[in-house]
Amino acid sequence: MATIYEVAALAGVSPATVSRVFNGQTVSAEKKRLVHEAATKLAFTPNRTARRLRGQSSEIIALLIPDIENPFFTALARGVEDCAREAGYSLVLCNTDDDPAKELHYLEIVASEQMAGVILAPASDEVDLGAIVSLGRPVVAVDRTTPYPVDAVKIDNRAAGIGATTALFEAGYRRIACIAGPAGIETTEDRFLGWRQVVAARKTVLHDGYLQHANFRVDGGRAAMRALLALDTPPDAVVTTNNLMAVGALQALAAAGIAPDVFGLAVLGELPFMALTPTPFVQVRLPARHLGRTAAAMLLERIGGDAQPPRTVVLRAEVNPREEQAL
Amino acid sequence: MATIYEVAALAGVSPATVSRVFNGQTVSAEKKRLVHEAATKLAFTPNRTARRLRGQSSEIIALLIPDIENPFFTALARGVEDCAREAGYSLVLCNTDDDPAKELHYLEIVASEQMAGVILAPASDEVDLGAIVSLGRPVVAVDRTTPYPVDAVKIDNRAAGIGATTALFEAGYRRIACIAGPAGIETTEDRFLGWRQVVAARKTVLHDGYLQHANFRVDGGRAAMRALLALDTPPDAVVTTNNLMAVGALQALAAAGIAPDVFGLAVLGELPFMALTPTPFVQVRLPARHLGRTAAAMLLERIGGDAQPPRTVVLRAEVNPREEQAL
DNA sequence: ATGAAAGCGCTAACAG
DNA sequence: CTGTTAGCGCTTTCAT
Repeated sequence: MATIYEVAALAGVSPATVSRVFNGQTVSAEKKRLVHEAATKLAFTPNRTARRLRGQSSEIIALLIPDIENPFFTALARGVEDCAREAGYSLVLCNTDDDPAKELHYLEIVASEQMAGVILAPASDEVDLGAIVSLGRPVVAVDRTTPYPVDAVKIDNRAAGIGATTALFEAGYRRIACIAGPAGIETTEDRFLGWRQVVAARKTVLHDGYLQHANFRVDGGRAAMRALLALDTPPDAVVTTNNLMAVGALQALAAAGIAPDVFGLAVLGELPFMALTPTPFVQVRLPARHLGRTAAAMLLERIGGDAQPPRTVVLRAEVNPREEQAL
Repeated sequence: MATIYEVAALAGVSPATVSRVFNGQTVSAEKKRLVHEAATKLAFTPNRTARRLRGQSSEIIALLIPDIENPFFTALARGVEDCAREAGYSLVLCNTDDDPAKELHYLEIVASEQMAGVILAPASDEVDLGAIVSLGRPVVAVDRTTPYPVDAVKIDNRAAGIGATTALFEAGYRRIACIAGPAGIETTEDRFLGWRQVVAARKTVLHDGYLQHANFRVDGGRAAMRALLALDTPPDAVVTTNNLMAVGALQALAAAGIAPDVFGLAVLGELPFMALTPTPFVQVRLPARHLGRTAAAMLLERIGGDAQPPRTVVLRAEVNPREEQAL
């Protein structure tokens, strides 16, 4: 790996001039040419590590997501990436695996690697942003908010829950259950509050056990649906509060030989990779990609020096009542 | 961000001693204690950028994948991550989006960021590893091989194609088509060669158009399946050479009102997030996660200084004839 | 417009 | 065992 010194020597100029050429400063056309020539000959690439040690910052932003295998988060990542790239930033992805320790580890890396900023979708409530915030590195929380004074982008989860439940009600279902995520998680909490609000307001039947808490994955949804079907008075419809749990719920339904439609289904999120068209179901699309774009845009503003008080942007989900699968 | 100098001053020792404490070198218990105390008080974290500039390498490895939204690659990423973490390395993921320019850009970052090494699943044939290879940074190609002298881990794609096609034949199908990936891509090429071999050896019927080339995504598979169904003599079964195209094929089949089973289906790869159980189909599981683990293990060996000639490890896929979906 | 030189924070000789 | 010192490659005053 050639250095500016070697390039400078070959071009017959000083290292400072080489640096200037590579940073768009005023250099005479002649020397510029010489430098470029030498640089090409030596296959010179500026050493980012040195540049960073000097400048205290890099053009890399990090995105911390809890589950890289969840299409919701990968879509979000695409959104972030699109936006970051347009601004000339590179994105690195880190998988926190719902583990606060991993999350903290990656946050430390972000700080000590002097990355320009970080967007994180906190898996747990126990995020420790103390260090990074006090360091002044820009942070944007996405999908969930945090107790720290940082920007956040989230979805109107309550409205999403309300929309989903209302659509089921209007489709004629009256015993509407809810498969929520782990208790105490804000996202899920709000979605199920939306469900509860509608269920309480309309004259629906509500039995014990109609609210199921499950992990956010396929197996969680499957187990929850099984539990619902095993109730004395099973529900006739269910709101699943994320994409993967909906897959699990559909699996349990299929295993029990029950067609969705007979049994109403409302999904918060995108049913990933639908191979087989199920009968109509209610879908509340969550704008994952847009979430990512917005978060990236906010982060870039902060990196650019914007110092206004922390903002929370709330995005609205779109309700598609009893949607047919569009191929 | 505190530096070792500040810690040293507070602890009343030299910077070198602080460094030694943080690198597990021999330091008297007393000074060690003082240093730790001072470090805690100042919330000191060693600056990785400086450490790297000095040591010319970091404990970060990069994984370049063509499509972060493809479950095959995310599973692979998990495999890499598991293995890397065990060895104390952090993983950053970069999405190349099938774009050679992006790929090159990230490779440059890997080099100039002095990352410890890189694993890449090359999207195109045009990977330019020249720079990074001549720099001596360890590189492992995964899923595909490259013309460069680097380690590689791949699947026995030919055998996978043979297994899938044979299983369909043995299930009684006689007009077996193939939905292959983009022409000229090694992975796909080998899989379809496996198909062709079986189709030629057994007395199956082979019409024009039974080989469809499509992009590797859902829409590609859908379009290809539509084309197959529109043939004068449509096939009675199909081998799809990746997971996403299988989803598309199933969608087209469902849209045409044809049940898989009546129409034979063999999938190379994992059908992601199956919500609805299709009738039995042949599945050749591709060991994505294992691929990742193996690649990571090889990379770590190279990082550790192993200098044996480049190896290519070939993993075998597992054929499950007419598998029932296990929930 | 350009060069000389200092220093970002750390580690690894080299002394002691 | 511990301190001093010289860089790693780059950017950026400060002179010229």
